[in-house]
Amino acid sequence: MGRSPCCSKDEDLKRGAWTAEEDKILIDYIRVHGHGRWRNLPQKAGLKRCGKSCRLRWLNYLGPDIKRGNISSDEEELIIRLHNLLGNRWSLIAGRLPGRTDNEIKNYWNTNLSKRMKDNKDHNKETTTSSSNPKHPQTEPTPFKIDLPVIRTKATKCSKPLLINNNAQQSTPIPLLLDASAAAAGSEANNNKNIVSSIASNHKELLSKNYNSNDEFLPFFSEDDDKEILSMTDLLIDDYCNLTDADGGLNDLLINSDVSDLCYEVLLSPYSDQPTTIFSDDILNQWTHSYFDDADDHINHDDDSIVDRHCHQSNDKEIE
DNA sequence: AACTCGTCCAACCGCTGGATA
DNA sequence: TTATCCAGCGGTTGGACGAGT
Repeated sequence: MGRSPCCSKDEDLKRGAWTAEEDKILIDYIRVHGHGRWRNLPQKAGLKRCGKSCRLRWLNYLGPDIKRGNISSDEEELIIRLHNLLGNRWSLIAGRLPGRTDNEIKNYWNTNLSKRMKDNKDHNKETTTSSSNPKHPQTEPTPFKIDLPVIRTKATKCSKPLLINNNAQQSTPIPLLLDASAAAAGSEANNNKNIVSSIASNHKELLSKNYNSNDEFLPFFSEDDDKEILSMTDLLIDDYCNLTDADGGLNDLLINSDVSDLCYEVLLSPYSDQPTTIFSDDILNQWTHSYFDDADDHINHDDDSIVDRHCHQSNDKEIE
């Protein structure tokens, strides 16, 4: 589709770093008129800037919720985990880090973490090749290596305002429990199925306690008072899962089985620009703290997937 | 002091896809 | 149905800055 560029290069528009004066003009304008309609905003505000540039400046720098300052170690660990899970889905990752922008996280990853990952990987290779004795397997793998298949969601806008029902959030942590014995014994494909089935069935059970809605629907409600229930068919999610699955059964499971909707809800977020409930805050906190606080533990469990890992913890708690 | 080099990060760019006329 | 608008995404660029020589 042909579309004229947002800002013609011929136009006498300013580029490059923003001045404090420009910032003030933009802030003042948005304070009065709100943001949106970025194309017309510069003209109305009296800025010689491209609308896109204004939007970027606001979203990445001037916005009231932007958190400045260094990335904390907790945030860093969360970024690493989410990147393992989501890949370069910076906006999704940013959605889990309040006050951080996708641009900031992307920059941080590219300048700090990707290098560290590479170093860890190289170090891993060296130690792996040097340890020839099978009776003494490598005991110091990289703490950041997590071979969980990346889940990719399409970053789509959602025209219908969806709110995660507060009751649902209160019901967290979502019981991401996995049959540990099955996970330990099964093939990769079976593991994936077990993971999805287990997540779904546990979540389904949880939801059934809180909702009387039909299983075909998810407990998402509109902002309207009439609490319209929206089916997941209203949500556009494709390329939804990149999990490896030898016999294709996982996709079938996701698409055809009665747990598919719940898998969508548990694994994927309908939002691209909002904090998501892919995993509950409790779970993310557990990942951050439980996993990394105990160095010996995480070293020994390096090959566990995130879900596996969490499931072990959950099962341990249950046993206790 | 002057220069080079590497790093960081704000900003830019091209593209996508939903919304709309 | 089509063309255009618009917001958003992710990759890339380039200027500022500090460290090293």
